[in-house]
Amino acid sequence: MTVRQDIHSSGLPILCQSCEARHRGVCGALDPDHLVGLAKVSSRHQIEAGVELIGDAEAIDSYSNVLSGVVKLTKSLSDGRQQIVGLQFAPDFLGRPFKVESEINAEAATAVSLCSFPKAAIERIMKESPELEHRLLKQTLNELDEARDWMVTLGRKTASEKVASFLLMIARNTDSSIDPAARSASFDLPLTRADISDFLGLTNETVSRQLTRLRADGVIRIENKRHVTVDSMNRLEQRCGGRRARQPPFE
Amino acid sequence: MTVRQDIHSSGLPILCQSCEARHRGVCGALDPDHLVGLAKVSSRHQIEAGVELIGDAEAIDSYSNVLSGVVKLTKSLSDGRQQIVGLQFAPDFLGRPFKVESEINAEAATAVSLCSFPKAAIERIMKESPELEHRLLKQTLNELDEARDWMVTLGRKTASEKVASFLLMIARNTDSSIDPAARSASFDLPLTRADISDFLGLTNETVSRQLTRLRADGVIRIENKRHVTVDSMNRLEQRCGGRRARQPPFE
DNA sequence: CGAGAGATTGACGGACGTCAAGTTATGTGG
DNA sequence: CCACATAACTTGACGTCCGTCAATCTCTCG
Repeated sequence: MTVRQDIHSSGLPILCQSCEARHRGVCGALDPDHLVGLAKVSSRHQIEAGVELIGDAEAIDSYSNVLSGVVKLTKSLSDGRQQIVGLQFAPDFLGRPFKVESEINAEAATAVSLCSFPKAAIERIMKESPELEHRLLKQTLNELDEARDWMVTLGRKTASEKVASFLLMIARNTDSSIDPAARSASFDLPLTRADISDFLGLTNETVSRQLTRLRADGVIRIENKRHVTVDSMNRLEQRCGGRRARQPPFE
Repeated sequence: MTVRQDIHSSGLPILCQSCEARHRGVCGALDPDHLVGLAKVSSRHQIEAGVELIGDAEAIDSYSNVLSGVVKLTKSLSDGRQQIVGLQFAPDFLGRPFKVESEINAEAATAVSLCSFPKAAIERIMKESPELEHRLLKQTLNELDEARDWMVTLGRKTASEKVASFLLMIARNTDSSIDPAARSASFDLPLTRADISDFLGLTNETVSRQLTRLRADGVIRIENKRHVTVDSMNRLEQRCGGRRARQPPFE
């Protein structure tokens, strides 16, 4: 389906006028001509939790922007062990340029809305507009930084540090993004316990135990299994196994 | 130090004529003019194992190409726990564009030779030459793929699968790159046992035990602690905890 | 030869996985 | 409205893989 648009209202496709991706996402790199051209072949989708978006070893024929919700990227071993290797929030760009086949699985972790484009359209624009590649490079570098941070978490942190780090990451990617320095936060977990364990390299039992420990220690409160309140972000951060501070100046 | 060059011999700076990075590395993206300009301000360095190249929280003022040897990228927690988050081989590009400060430590794991450029020079050329950004994007995407593969290893594999996976990765990045389908391989480990454990999220004792187990089982032979021979890559691969194969077509 | 770093091997303990039972939340149909 | 089913979650008991600590061995280099 292609969405109706009124180019005269402001030079922008109606589809894009209120779209977050046009500012913070990759579409911000496009001039009006490209945006109009792209909007003609793009389409919005509402997807419910649990639906697979990109299958492992499937051909990729489209890319998307995440407009709301959370998408989980997973990899699996042959015996069923699974690892979440990334989470994508709005307005992230979803898809792996320059590869015909995905080595990754993408699945809606929550209800998700996407704006999808044919692969060919993006790649044509990419050739004409260096600014688009520039944005993609920046996002990819950010994802690489995040992946490397999680490698530290996966390889070197204890179970309780892992769970605390996960909560901190979610808190920073949701409503508390309104105020990054907020001293408290309240949010819904976008993942089930099983998903969280796949993200942290643990079992759901261990995740559950660590959450109840955090609750017993007064670091978090939990309502309805999914809603988490953090009164003191400081206390939560202390449980994450901090990054190395600068060395003291004199040995 | 800036190396002498003879532009007349072929239009290429002498420094670059025999350089691997000019073909497979980022320099392959540059036209002769840019290459000449860059060569004027670039310099080669020989660095011995153990030297720190980029410190955590240090200002970044130069980028480099790795010409030979192996560079390890590490992150640390405040109590000293350390994780290697990436290895760079020739002809990888070393450095994090668009950030004033590194959040990562880079250290020569073996003797290394680098070709370094001032940060400003690269960034100027990047603005003029979209092809350079294109190469950087491709390398960054590859590094992201690798990082995500290691996340599976860190989060979901057993100690013996981790060690086998590590050996396989090293085998594929060294002399066996001559023949990617080779059924056997022989190479020097670029990392100490302690480094390997920091890479795999283990202790050096566990790494050592797994290596002796692989040796006892006849999968590998070890000479002089560092030199490894793999007679059957197949047998090694079987110990890596394979990736999921395609689902059987009917259910 | 001696010193020191790196590596190996063993004994032991603890953190986390496994297995299993029980609880809560949500929906479904009578 | 209640009985029931199902999925997600919690909690406990127990076992094991891997970390910790310590002794010994092997190289390399002065």
